[in-house]
Order: sequence, then structure tokens, then C-alpha cells
Amino acid sequence: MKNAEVAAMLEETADLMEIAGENPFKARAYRKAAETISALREPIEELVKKKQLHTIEGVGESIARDIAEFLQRGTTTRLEQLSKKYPTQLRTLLEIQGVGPRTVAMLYDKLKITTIDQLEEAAKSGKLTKLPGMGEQKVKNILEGIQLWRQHQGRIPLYIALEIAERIVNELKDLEEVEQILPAGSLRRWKETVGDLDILVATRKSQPIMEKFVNLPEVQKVLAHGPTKSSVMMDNNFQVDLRAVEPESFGSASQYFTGSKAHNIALRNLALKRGLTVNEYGVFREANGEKIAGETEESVYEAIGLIWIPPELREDRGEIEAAMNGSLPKLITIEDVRGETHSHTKWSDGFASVEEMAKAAMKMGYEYIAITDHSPPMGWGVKPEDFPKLIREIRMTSEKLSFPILAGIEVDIAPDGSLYMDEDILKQLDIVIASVHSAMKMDIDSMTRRILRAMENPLVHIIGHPTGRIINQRPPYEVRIDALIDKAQENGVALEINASPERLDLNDENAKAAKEAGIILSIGTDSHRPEHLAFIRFGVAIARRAWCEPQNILNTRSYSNLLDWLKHRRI
DNA sequence: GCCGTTTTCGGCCCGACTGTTTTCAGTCG
Repeated sequence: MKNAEVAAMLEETADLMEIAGENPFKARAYRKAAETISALREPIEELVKKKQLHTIEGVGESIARDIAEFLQRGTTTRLEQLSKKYPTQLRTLLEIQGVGPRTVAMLYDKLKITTIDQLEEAAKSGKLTKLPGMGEQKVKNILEGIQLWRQHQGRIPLYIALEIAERIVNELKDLEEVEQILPAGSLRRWKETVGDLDILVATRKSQPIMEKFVNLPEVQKVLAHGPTKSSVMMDNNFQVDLRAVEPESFGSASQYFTGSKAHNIALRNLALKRGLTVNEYGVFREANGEKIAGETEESVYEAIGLIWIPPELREDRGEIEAAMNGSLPKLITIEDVRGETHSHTKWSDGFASVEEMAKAAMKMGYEYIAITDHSPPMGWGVKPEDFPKLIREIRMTSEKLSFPILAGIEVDIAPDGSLYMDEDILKQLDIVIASVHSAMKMDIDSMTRRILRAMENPLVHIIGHPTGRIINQRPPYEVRIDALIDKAQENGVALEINASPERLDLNDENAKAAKEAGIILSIGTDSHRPEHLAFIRFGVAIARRAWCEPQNILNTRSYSNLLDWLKHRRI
């Protein structure tokens, strides 16, 4: 599947077109096609073969030709011609805050600057100020932008962004001028990583709020400071924007700043078809400018003829059509979760006892918890001879607390697909999660075969963290998710949505594909401490982004219902 | 370059902030 490569080629073309100063709508057309293709589930090679490229929204004659050529020879004539005028490496310069395509073109035309190092040198030596439109302040901003670029790690994981957002909201919410405050943007959509924070306030007097915001102790640099919008860089190199609107516009503003960009564009286009314009201040009739909605998000969607769409769905993945014809899913909520399916104790690499974990589950209001400690060959895995003792402890604790505790295991899948635990022990356990923890660099066919074989074992209930990724640290191993989904359907195995905030695995897109195939997903926190049980909110967020309803999730079942499912698997 | 329950030509999401301008271009989200 070459969709990602094709999308990257189209992005590159769009960047170079903008640098070359071509019609901006042309560049936008390429960018739009790139977005659509990277979200496509079908391999684009198939569409080329079937001569169906034109069925992709935003792909016309020219882009179709580019795609076909790219798949054949790895580049396009258009790209070659563009890069004769402006070398491809110029694209890196666009990553500097405050440097856009017009500036990049000028830097190259006048000074032949192609790299960030050269840009830095030119800025320091005073060459830049001689260029038109370049003052001292702009040069200073570019130098700071370069410094930030060098430090910046890109998007940060959701759970860290959440902590920052909660801290800032706490510092601002008690100001008397603040009527409402809401972290919006990708954070509100619970996207797995967050590029920057958008915080929104409803107020009639924004100045004191903006003042306090730009002077927060953790602010490293003020990027912008106006009456309706301020932007700051925090000392961890994380950008936070604060926007202020009148209370009458809070609904449309929260809709607008929650995004995603693709969702908003689709929404606006729909509104335009109905003679309405939408902006952050409200919904207006095009004919006479009359405002017809804006105070609440519900009113905004209603004015456009839609029911309110939960933020997690706002990615332009079909939610607008679903809202139009009343087929939005009834998304799972955290209250629907009735138990924990994946947890560890001191028996392997956890930090608490069986009893402490069970008590934490009771405190969460759960009906049950599964203890699923590791197997060998993980150094800390429970040895086969120790399992009888572990099982006995689980049964006794369960009786003592009058709380259902499932005896389980997270067993390692060996490179050949066999399991690192004797079958007669697995048979004694209530629940078996099988996961890959080693030999992750296998090729895609071997890895797929490996996991499929584990799924064929009737003792296995759930495949744990099916792609092995650690967000921002380790990419997923190569595996055919589609094949796992097919096998899950065939054999009645569940795939996990691992809710550990560093994993979130399956991710939202894969989980959506699994949900659409009708397989069961299990949200497990992979808790190693009692407080980790709270990670469930991240797993539920992924499930919501995957359009899951309660019946798609294993641990929304009652205890007896869960036991039935676990036993059914073994008949 | 793409697209069409107003259009096969003429639009394409749109507003805020900054800096260098003296009326606006560039960048960003």
C-alpha cells in the first residue's frame, strides 16, 4: 500500500508550488488530494489498476496522471520541473515559525539560502535586513524560530497536553471576567497527540484575562498579544493560544476552534449550500447577514440542519453525512465500562498486590478486574511453577473482598507464533491476553503470520496492544491489521485498545476499521499501579474516535456476560 | 487543479495578528 508515499508526493508538490508562487488554489487542490488519499483504506495501486482514481474526491485528470506516473517511476515530471526552480530541500525552511512560502522564495532568489544553517548564518551576519520587508524584528523572530525548531519535539502526547491544559484552566477560571472556559482544538477531540493548545474563554472584558495569560510563570515567549487572541510558547516548547469571544458567540467559537480543519471546511461548505455562512461568531444568513445561531454548539449544528456531533468524531470521516441522516453512533462513555481486562501486579512487573489492584477497581465502581501478569521470557514473567500459587491468591482475595477477580495472563507470542506458557496452565486461567514484546523487527509477512497463529489458538481471548507502538518513541511493528481483523472475526478473538497513554494501541483508525468489521474490542489499561486504572479515559476516547458503541466493547459486559463470552471462545 | 440541485467558467473558508507598511502582505490556524 503506497498511499502514504503518494500523499507525501502530493504534499511536496503543493509546498513547491506555493514557494514557486503558483496559483494558491492549485496548491490547495494538491494538499486536499493528499489528505484524502492518506485517509484512504484501499491501496491506491488497486484504484490505479481498476482505473478508478477519479472516484477519489479531489483527484481530477492532472493529479491522477501524477499519481500514475509516481507509482511507475517514483517521481513526477511536475515535481522534477518544480525542483529545478526551487530545490526540494527548501521545504524544511517552512517548518520555521513565521517563515512561509513567500519568504522561502525570496531567501532563495536573493541569497541562495537552502538550509536552516544557512538561514541562521545570514540572519546573524545582518544580510537578511537588507531584503525587502525584512526589519530587525523579523530577523530576530526568525532566529528565535530556528532555536525553537531545534528544540521542538513535534506533537506531544495527549496525556501531557491534558495536564498542561488543566493547569492553565485552573489559573484562569477564577478571574471574574471569565464567564466560560474550554480547552478546544485537537485536545477536545482527544487526538492521540496535540500540536498546540487552543483555550477558549467567553467574556465581555478580555484584556485582564489576556494580561494574566501572557504573564503566566511558565510562559517563555509571547508570540502574539491582542484583545481577542494571544499566543505563547511555554517553557516546555509547547504553544498555547488563548481566544476570547463574547458569550453570545461561545458556541460557534468552540465549534470553530475545536476543528478539525477538515470537519470545519466540510461544515462550511454544507452551510454555503444552504445559503448560510459560518464563522467563529455565529451562523449568518448570506442574503441579509442576519445571525441565526451561535450561543451554543447545538444551535450551530441545528442551524445547518444537523444534530450536535461529539468532538471525537469531528475529523470529516463521514460524521457530517451521519448527522444529516440521523445515523450518528451512540458513542460509548466511561460510565459504560464495567470492568478492567488488563492489569499487572508485583507477581510480574507491577507495583501493587492483587488485593490493592482489586480494591482500586472497586473504587472505580467496577464489577470485576482481570489480573493478567506477564509470562516468561520477560525477565519478570511469572514462571509456570508459580501459577498455581498466583491463581490461589486471586481466588482467595476475590472471596475475601466479595469482588470478582479473573485469573489471567498476558502471555508472550514467540516469533513462530507459539505461546510462552504450558497449555494446561492457560486452560486453568479465566482470561488470556497474547502480546508481542520481542523480536519486533520482523518483516510484515512473518509478523502477520506470527500473530495469526496465536489467534488460531482457542485458548487466546484477546490480542494485547496489537501494533506494539509507543507514541513518539517506537513506531508500530510491521503487521497487516486487515488480516488480524479478518482472523478476529473468523475465530471470535478480541483485539485490544490498550489505554496506556503512551501506547493507545490499536489507534483510532485501526479501531474504527475493527469496529466496522464488527469484531469485539477490549479496552485494557495495562495498569502497573492502582492509579493507572484511571487511564481508562484514554481508551474510551480512542473507542469514541473509532465510532464505537457500548456493544462493540468487551468490558461493557456484565461479569456473567463476560464469563459466557470467555468460555464460548474455548468450545 | 478541481468542481457544479444556481455555474463547463469562475469561484475556491476566513479572520486575527505582526511587522513594515502609509494601506497591506505574509503567516497562521
